[in-house]
Amino acid sequence: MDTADRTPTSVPGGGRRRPRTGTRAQTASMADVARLAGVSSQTVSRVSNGYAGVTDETRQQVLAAMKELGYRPNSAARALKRGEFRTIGVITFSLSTTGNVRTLEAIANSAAHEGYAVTLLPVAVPTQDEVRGAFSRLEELAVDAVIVIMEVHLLDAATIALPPHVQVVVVDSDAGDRYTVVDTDQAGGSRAAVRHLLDLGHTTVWHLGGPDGSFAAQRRADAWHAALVEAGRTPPPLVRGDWSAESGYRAGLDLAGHQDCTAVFAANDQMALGLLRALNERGRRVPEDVSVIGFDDIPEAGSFLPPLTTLHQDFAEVGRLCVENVLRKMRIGGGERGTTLVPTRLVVRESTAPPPART
Amino acid sequence: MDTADRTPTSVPGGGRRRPRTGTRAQTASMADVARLAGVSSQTVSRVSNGYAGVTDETRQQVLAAMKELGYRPNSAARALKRGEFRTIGVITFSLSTTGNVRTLEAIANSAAHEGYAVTLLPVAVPTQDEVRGAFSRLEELAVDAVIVIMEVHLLDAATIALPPHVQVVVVDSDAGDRYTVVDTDQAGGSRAAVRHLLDLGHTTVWHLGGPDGSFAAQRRADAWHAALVEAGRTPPPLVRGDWSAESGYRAGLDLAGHQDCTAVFAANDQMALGLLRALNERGRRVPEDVSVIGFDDIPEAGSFLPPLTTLHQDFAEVGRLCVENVLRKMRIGGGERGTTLVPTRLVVRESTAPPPART
DNA sequence: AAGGCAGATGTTTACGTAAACATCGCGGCG
DNA sequence: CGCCGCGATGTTTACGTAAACATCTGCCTT
Repeated sequence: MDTADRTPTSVPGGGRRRPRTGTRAQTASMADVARLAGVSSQTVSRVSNGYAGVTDETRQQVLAAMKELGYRPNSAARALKRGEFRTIGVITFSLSTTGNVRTLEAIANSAAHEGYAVTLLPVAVPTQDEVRGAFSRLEELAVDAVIVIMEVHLLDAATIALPPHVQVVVVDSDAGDRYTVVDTDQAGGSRAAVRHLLDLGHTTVWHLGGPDGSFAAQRRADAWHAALVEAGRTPPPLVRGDWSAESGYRAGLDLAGHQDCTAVFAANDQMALGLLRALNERGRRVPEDVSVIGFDDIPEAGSFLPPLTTLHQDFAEVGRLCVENVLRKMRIGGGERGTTLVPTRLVVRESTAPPPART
Repeated sequence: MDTADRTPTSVPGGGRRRPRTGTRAQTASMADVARLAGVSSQTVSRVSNGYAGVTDETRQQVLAAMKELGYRPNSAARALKRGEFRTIGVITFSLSTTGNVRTLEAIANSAAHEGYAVTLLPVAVPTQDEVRGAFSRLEELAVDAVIVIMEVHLLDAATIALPPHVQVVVVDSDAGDRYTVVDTDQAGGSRAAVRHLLDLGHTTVWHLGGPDGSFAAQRRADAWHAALVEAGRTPPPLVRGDWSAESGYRAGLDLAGHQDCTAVFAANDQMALGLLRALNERGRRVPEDVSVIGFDDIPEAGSFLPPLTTLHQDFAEVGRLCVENVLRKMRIGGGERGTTLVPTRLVVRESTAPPPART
């Protein structure tokens, strides 16, 4: 029953065709294009997908018809037919940390390169409820795979209702035994930081760590501690911040009071920034009196006062590996596990120097 | 023809059902749930969508069956049927600027709140080809609306092939006559910056502007110029950076040479950071010798040396308005135009002070 | 010259969902 | 007592695409 054989006037209300409930206005379908081009819709499909076996002449006609009607394939129908969405979901906490953002960006770029779109699932507040909410939204979402930029204990806390058969890759975590994990080599970087300062002649190295409950912070602190012990040094007490520059400032005011503190390894560049301010305020010169080293190498690090020696994280590589891993897992359908570590690189600038001569 | 009346052994190859080409494993469909619950698939649909008119008993049976089979609705089929994806596409340049990231984050949160997902369309390099590429990817994408975080001249440069009937909202642009635009009140903020410095007693204000070709930079520079002229002051020559701290440093080395320069308005906080470093290096004290004001109020601004006076941008509000506008446009199907400006707020910290007494 | 084969195109069908319409049973009311 | 109406549920159909299969044309091979 074709609508064409009904006279238009028989439908006074008008617009009877395509009684969409949605908000999108009518668009041309393959059938429309086929009708205009005088071919079957299957031929339109072939042209649309660039298949061989279509005469150049026919192809031109179809393309012309497509253009005239402004045809664009309906991706919902496509996804339904093909059984895949060509979309990767990325679930992450607030994009307030440099690392998450850079990783996300790299993921988006890599995904685009592979022909995949990226759907962003933000979790406003890192509470269990919020995380669970994001995952339940995810359940209804049109994604073929998921990349989680989140510490795994929060992942665990939420009774995860991950859609079955959707592959997951996790960043920033140490759960390689349960998930596929991609992460920066936090331990290696931290050891390099400590070694750099010891090599300069410092007796020991203080650590301005990240917040309690953060695995990244934990691993950096552990590695710092281990590196000192291995070198036969006594680790000073751990000082904690919350990643923010402000917390680094507060911790710095405290550290400035310790005259025996000549070298500080801050767990990220923002806290190092606050630390620099506190030391400056208290008249402790960097690097003459105190050496400071950061972690991340944010773009601004080279413009701190003084320019910050820090450990460069290759977030682009992390993001790329996430996409690569998750797509491979999709293809082999695989419960692959294990952790891929991306090395850091020490960037020496002007905030580290040998300790002041003993007086 | 139901598959149920064919004996399983008649298909030796196995797996004949669901010969998916895609990568997703088989999931239960409504029909499967219906069969198990002993109802029709339409009843399953009603339960799935929370419609009334289903006995509580039936509902429970269906829910049990759903749970047993791990049913989750197929969003592709849903989108196809409903004619909408409940997804907003966000197209943006590299997420290296604070503003873009914060705006994106706010968009994602607002969209989630409205039940919409956000698909990210990154444009690696701001060349015409890249932008065009992103838009052509967009064409095939399952989105109901698009938010563009990009300067409009790049939008124009790309021969935009926006899907018809997909609503667009643009951020960071002055094309209110052609698009729906949401932006920070760049001009108002810049005037406030200049006024703040003049009120402190400075004779004039220098401007460390953003790169040539950026509308945001242009508008900030124009407003700076206009505010000075209105106040009867002579605008010094414009100095340009490229938004990076490094460029601010380079420009700062130059500015430090001008002894008559007592106040600088930097077009963003990163450049202000570089400027602070340059001034410090050249022995020009901030704020005693030179006052510096930034723009953006990035989280670290309060930890600069000295803490930076700057103009706070409310990116969260910008993002929220983007979503609100684009959804409204979708609903009214509307070619609405015009610009919505979000005001800035002056945050006075310690980098500005009255000029040094004339000697 | 006949058979066949390959390439071009058309036809059928299914993907999973949900609107529209059909049916069924039961209680209330005239 | 019978009919109407309504609530609960089932059946049909369409959304747009693309795989699988069917058909048709014409040229090449023997």
